[in-house]
Amino acid sequence: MTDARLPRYYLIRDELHKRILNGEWKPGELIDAESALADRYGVALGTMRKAIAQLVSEGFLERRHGVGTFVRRANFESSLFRFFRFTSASGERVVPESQILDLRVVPANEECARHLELSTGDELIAIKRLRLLEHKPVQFEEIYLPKTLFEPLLETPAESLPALLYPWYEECCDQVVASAHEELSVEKVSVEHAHLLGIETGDPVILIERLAHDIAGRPIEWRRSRGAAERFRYHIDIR
Amino acid sequence: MTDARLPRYYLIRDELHKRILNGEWKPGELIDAESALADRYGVALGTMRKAIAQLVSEGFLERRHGVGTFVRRANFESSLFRFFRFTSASGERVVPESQILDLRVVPANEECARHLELSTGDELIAIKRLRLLEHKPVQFEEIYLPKTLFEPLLETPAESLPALLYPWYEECCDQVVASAHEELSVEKVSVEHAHLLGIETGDPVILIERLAHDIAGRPIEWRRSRGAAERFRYHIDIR
DNA sequence: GAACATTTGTACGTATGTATA
DNA sequence: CTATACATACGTACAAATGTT
Repeated sequence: MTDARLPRYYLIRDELHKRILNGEWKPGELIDAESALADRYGVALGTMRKAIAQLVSEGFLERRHGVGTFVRRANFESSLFRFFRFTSASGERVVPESQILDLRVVPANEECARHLELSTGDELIAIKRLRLLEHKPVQFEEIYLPKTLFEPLLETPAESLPALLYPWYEECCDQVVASAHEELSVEKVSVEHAHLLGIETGDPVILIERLAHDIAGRPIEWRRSRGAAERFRYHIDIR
Repeated sequence: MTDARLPRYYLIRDELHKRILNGEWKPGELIDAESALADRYGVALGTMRKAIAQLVSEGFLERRHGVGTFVRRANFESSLFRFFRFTSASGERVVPESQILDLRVVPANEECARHLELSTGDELIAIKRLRLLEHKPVQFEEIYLPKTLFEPLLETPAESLPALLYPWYEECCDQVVASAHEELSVEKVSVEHAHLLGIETGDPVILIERLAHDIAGRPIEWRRSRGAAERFRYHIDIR
């Protein structure tokens, strides 16, 4: 299928990639030693190293000298959210508190269905919450999850949902967020959102729309967040 | 200096890196063949290949199969500016026209001096310009250049400055922009900027501050651009 | 078009070093 | 101290891409 007289190290990269996607090796887990894999696939050590190096550079694997090679977990440090000034008065970075406003099962509208690759009307879990810093609202979030994947979540009372959802998705629903795509734009705040965020009507807000995927690339969460643009600063290096 | 029983391939990376920074190999130029370099530095081919691979992954070099290895030129395709909807009515991407409003020599204020690593009061070339799409202003830019590096620019009449400045910096002043750092934030438009951009007072604008560096990492241009936030959309992938 | 030299790309096999449990 | 696993380094051979003759 993917053949076409491709280099061996690339074919092996695909084999290993499949084993990760199939869940044979789960995020955080140790994979076989490179020497063992080289034997197993009948190639030289250097060739196997090159296949592994590929997957490392693509972010699927992580090597630890003297220990082994591991399936990587997602790193949301580079998320745009990092660039909201989520800092306490003393200047430390801080996870904002979370206040659930609503949690219910709803039928997917056209937009959610498109993003989550479902049909309009399929059941979603819809969460609305405020994130607060020192008891002041800084962000309003709407989160949509396919009900079929997150059923166990409904047995949890809304008050006991943690501020960081992703580790909890994993623990409770066996769903691992491995990557995400975010889009950022600016809009004038609506009356409703101005009220929630405690800002003046017409002030600019940053809108971040995020689609989160599992390790196989299937969409598992669609999220829309709004925060006062004043609190936002983003930086990037170009070369 | 940088030694400490570091791997050979890393020491060689540093040697090659120095030769690039010294300008012995200039951006766009072909460097020696890897076999020649391996001989020259007295290491095996594989070791030299690894040193070169390092510099490739760091963005300093570029390999072309069957041709050779080249010093890389900067790629501004990934710039935040790309995400302004600089498109014509027919939907094609387009370089906006440029209209110079002002060009003069000024003493550096504290902010410009800090960014360009000069002293307050050192002479700068200051350019103000509008960028237009279909004759409508979309962005207002203030550009600051150290006079000592860009002296030849003063002999050019402002009207004949091209829309894309970076290739022209190179041709006219032998200054190559190799990397840049950008910061993005949102502000309410000032009366002056609202007038220039043709938007309502108080509308949000995206402010992009850019510091451009040459290949040795020396700052050579400081730029501040403002555009209507409405026209802006930015996306990012997280893994 | 064909033959050729040059240059990078792939692959093998081996030996030794270094970090970790 | 020992076993394991990744890291570095060497040297060789041939394949594939490109530009020139």
